[in-house]
Amino acid sequence: MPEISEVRIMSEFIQLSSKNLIFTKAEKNPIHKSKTDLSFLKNPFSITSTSRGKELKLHIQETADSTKKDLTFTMGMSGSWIFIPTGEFVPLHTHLLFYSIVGILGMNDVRRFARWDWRDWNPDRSPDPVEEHEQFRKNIFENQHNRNFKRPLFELLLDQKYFNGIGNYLRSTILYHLDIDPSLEFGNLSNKKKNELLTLCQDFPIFFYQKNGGQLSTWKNPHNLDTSGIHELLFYKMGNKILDSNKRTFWYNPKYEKNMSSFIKGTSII
DNA sequence: TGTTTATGCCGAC
DNA sequence: TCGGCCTAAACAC
Repeated sequence: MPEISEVRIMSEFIQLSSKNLIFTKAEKNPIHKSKTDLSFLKNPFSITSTSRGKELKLHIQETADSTKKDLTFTMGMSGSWIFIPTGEFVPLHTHLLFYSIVGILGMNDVRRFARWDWRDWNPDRSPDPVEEHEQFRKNIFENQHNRNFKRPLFELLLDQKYFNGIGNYLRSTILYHLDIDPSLEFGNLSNKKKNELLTLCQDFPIFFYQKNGGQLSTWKNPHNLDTSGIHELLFYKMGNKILDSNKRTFWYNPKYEKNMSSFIKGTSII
């Protein structure tokens, strides 16, 4: 579920639902293997949140002595945040629970791939393509001659060191609309196309953020948001596909089939 | 009923 | 680079 747009939405959800609340306890579901120690959260605390690419932070501040701590998350494939009013049923697969008088802020994650720790942003992940767009661009242009860039675009776009927040549906969507052979390397592109690519890494996340996420078939529209454009712009689970070097499906425009044909499971047969 | 697939990442070789 | 981590829905038979 979560790429940059969805993580941003989750962060704002936490921000809104925790506003003005005092939490008194943090609990982990014992079935989850996380070893991050939460036991020293004994004093009442408040929670605010920010996000950067695919990372999400809880800023935890003890109300008594204003001690601040950052609990930083990656949300994995299925992590999300919920608020459970006091007395209501806690859904299955809720693995972290922050208790307040009015309800529980919960981290729900069917597959348990989400991770959290007391730490800052991962320095090996790039600036946020939306919120820190100029730094995001700078990071790429300064490093474009590194070995990391000696890969086809469809592999490069999942490298979180440069494209923090881009995931599987965004890479397919961005490359489809860039309308270029996805087997090319970044260095093969004209300056115009390089700039266009980086601009799309901002525009599409903003678009799906405004559409309340790119959730596809599980799409729910509780707030009667305008969903127009999603099916026209989202390019995922359509066209041609190959498995990339990490065995993740890459979807692309069939017109580039000949260019892509040298990649079988992400490996060039040349 | 069995197999494949899923918006991600980590760490062991 | 590759398997492992997990559950569940979709699909194949």
